Amino acid sequence: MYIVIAPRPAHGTNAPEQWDAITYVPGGQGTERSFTREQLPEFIKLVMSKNRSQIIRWTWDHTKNVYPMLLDAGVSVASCHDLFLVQRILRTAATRAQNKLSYTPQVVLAASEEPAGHLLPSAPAPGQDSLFETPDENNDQSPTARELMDELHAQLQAIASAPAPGRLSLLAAAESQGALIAAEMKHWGMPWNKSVHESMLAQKLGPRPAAYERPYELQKLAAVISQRLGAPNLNPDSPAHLLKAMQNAGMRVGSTRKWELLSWVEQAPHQEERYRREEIVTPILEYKKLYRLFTANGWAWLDAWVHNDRFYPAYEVGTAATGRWGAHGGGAMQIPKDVRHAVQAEDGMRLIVADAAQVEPRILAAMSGDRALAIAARGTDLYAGIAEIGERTGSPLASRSAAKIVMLGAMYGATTGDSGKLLPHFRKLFPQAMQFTEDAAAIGERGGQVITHLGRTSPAPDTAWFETQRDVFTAEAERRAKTLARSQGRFTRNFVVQGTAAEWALCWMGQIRKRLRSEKLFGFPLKTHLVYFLHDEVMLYGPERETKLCERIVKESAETAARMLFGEIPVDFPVSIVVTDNYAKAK
DNA sequence: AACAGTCGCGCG
DNA sequence: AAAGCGCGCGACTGTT
Repeated sequence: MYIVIAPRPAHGTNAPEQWDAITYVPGGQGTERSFTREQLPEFIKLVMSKNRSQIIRWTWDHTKNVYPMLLDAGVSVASCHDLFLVQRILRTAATRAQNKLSYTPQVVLAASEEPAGHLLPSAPAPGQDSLFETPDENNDQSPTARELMDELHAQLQAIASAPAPGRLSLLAAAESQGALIAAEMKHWGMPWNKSVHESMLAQKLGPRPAAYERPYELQKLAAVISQRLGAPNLNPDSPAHLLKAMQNAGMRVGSTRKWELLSWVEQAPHQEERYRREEIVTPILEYKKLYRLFTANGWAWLDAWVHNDRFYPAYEVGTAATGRWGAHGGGAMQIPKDVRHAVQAEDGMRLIVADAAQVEPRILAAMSGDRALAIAARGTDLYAGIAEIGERTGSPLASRSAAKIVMLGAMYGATTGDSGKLLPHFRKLFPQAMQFTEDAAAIGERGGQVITHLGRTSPAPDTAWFETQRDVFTAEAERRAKTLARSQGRFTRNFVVQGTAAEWALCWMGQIRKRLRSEKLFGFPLKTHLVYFLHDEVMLYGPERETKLCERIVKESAETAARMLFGEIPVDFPVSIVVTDNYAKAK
């Protein structure tokens, strides 16, 4: 059962905000009701308690426009249909001719911008969510419940007419469930010990500097670099200045990149020269590291993103072309390893950090049906599994490191280097897996679109791309066209695997959430929540007494997710779990 | 002064 | 150790 809810367009300025709810039963009669915003959470609670046995999909324009308000009012829903997110999936899917999927959006659903203040209120008052206080000047008319109902209808019809409706509707449900999870993660936040973070900053950078000033330790390093390069007043923050100064000092490097500086040191003709090079490169690299900490996760970041010892990750569900999540503001998905010390559990609480091992190669094994790769994927270390097979068959892929390099090369489309050279041996051992990725690449090189297991479609190249392929009048133009074609091929090659891995992860988290909501410990509902997500890793936070049960839930959900996608297949999806009081200890 | 492009680095 | 894929962000830089 679907219940569509939407705010009614306001006419009078002082009238209380009205919301409409329309019940949708396929083939049945829709019933319509109206509420003030204050009544809405109670209505939702009531409907859910009256219909415990059936799934109610709360349907709205976009989860992040509606759900935060409900969470603030203490209501969380089991399931939803996010029209915006599903619309985006269907729109792209309909651009691929082979899908033969007709879909015309009934309404334009614009993702609302974050409110201008963008910081979470330090003490969000129930019913006073800032999302609803920002006037929508740019987008004055949000769709009515009736319009959303039409859109839902169009989406459900499109899904039903798709080549694999079961898979696509699973994707719609998983994506929507992901939106609920993302909103909840932002609502609850993850524990972030501000004083741990601050003392780390003080220890590495010195005391907090005045605005627009360099911290003491950075200033000291800048002086050392300046002196050793013989470049007074050098500003190491500017790659251009730094590069010039390095070249003036006789360093034969083409950029200031870390790996290039390191390889320059490696190439020293003798030990004495090596020491000389290290003497200048070491402070430069140290400066870069600390500079990064200062600008990306320093005091300003703490001020902006951490309140009441909580960090509120701002996720964007499915914003990567492959369906992976992105993060907007706060860098939720780029928390450096060094900074994770600040993620500290409070008394009696535990972090459960779960990492799914080598998801993408396992997805490749499942999608391609490659039996040898499925055998390698048994157990917890797929790369070791490959090396074992390599050893037994006298292949050069007999070491774990070679196996890992060639595996990534096969999925990313490597052509040169160690990885490229080993690919023929990979093909010999895992012909079906290799064929699968090469087929995906070939489609991309022609300008075609590929799909994930559940039916997310890759975007087509733009018209400029096709023009470049068509207008190959010179050798130079032909070379350029080939380069672009190969690049598109690498994209589609990776898309199917990365995109399906993202679907697996959505199902994994969705299953975890479902069980956290429904299971009980000694008769009490669980207090543990999902608080963080990073592509193939999730973090749960809750009372210590619940960790045993939650560990089992996380592990079993990984296998459930695999079965939701692929049915009964002989590919394992093992998860490594660390229960800890500190995120930095998890890896 | 505002904007887009590039660099370099953080994460998977 | 990068390479081969997917991202976001902050700072600098050149252009308008």
